[in-house]
Amino acid sequence: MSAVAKPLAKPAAGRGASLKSEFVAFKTNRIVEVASHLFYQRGYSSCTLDNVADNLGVTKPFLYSYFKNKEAILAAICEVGISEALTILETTLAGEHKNHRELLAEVVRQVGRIVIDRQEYVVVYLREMKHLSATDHERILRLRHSFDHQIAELIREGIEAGEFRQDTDSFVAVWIGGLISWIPTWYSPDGQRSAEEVVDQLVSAALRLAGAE
Amino acid sequence: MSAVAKPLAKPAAGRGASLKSEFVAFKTNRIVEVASHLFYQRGYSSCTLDNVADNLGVTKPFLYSYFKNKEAILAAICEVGISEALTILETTLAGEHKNHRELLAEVVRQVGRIVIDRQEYVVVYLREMKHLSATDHERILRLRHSFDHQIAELIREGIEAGEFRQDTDSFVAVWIGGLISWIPTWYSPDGQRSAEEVVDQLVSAALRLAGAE
DNA sequence: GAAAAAAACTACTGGCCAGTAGATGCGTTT
DNA sequence: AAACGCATCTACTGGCCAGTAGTTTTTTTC
Repeated sequence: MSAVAKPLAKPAAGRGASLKSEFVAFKTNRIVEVASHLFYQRGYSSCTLDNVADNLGVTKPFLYSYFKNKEAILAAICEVGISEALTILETTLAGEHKNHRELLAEVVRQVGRIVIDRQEYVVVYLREMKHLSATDHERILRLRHSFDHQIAELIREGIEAGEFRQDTDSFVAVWIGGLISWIPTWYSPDGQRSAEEVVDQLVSAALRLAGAE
Repeated sequence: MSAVAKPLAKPAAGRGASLKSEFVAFKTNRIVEVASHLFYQRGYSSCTLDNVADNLGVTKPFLYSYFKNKEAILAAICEVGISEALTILETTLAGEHKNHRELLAEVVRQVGRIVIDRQEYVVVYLREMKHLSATDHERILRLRHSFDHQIAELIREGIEAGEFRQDTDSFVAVWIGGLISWIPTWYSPDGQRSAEEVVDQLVSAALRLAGAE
């Protein structure tokens, strides 16, 4: 991985955001980035903040200038893991589409891409969420429920519109969520399959599950 | 959960297995059972052996009479998580079947049942496997690969026999594995859905993925 | 029922690690 | 160039926990 890959947030342009606050955002992002990678590899509980600091070329107290404690870093990672997927879902739902079949395909494609792109964040989010404080845990869970609910709604409308098989159950939304969440546990960027190939197959599988193919 | 549920291994009958070795097996199983539950709830790394001992009503050194160290307990849990699924898969494959469609349905049904039955073991296995020593890790991974391979082979034969859609890709085996592994992350024995209902839906989803419905 | 063997316990240690107090350096202002 | 303020560091602590040494309790054997 390059030293500074895929910034999580674009620097806010000009007015309002001072150069200084951009620096702070940059450093915060780098901490989340490195922590995400290490938590992904070695697990949240068995990874120390000294490890994270070492990988950043700084010392542990540095981290405490940007995060309240270890758990706050995890919360930031989980936030990325779910909220990027949720955002792209809502953007796609709000966009143009011919019919429910095309919409489902596009939603699954976009979300699949994000999940592959943010693989490590997604894995950490799914695996380590339970280590969050009650408050953070609830906040993240609400985002997840919103995501699941909107997918379920899309399926329901597609059935109603007669575009998906009538015997398609509300379970299908769960299975599609499963397909998506399952990707990061076996897909590797260094593997044989290209990301686009995986996403194509994912879309095809989701349409089969919905009985829309 | 009852105090002593679902023994992992039947006591070997009579000859060969002394009463004493049955006691040892019983206690070993209880340790694995309780550890599995705690590792499932709180994660392997953040769960102490004192916790495990407390829950068993014994003290920590007791555990060291039955396991070399903490990691050996994890290895035993992972072993259950994958090998029971593998065993039922092979038993089912070896049995009678009308055609590939029926065989796939039966395999998915049987494995699905085991995964629900051994939910906590499966979750711990999937989530914590990387904390195993290199030797144990490889052994468990071999079992997993054997599992995946046999599912893939079943799909391939079904396509060849013309029972599954011809454009079905080898990916489908991965997706079916995903559906199965995904169950324990959302299914709860105390929830609304009965285990049999979930398994029925799982079978139906797997057949759709294979294009056999 | 005494002696031997086995099983489980009490009590400890050495290392690790999240989090902190206070020092140090470094850029900016005047 | 002195003084200020901010960013980061050095150095530490208190608690936790895997693993162990050696003792006590229970069971078995004769």
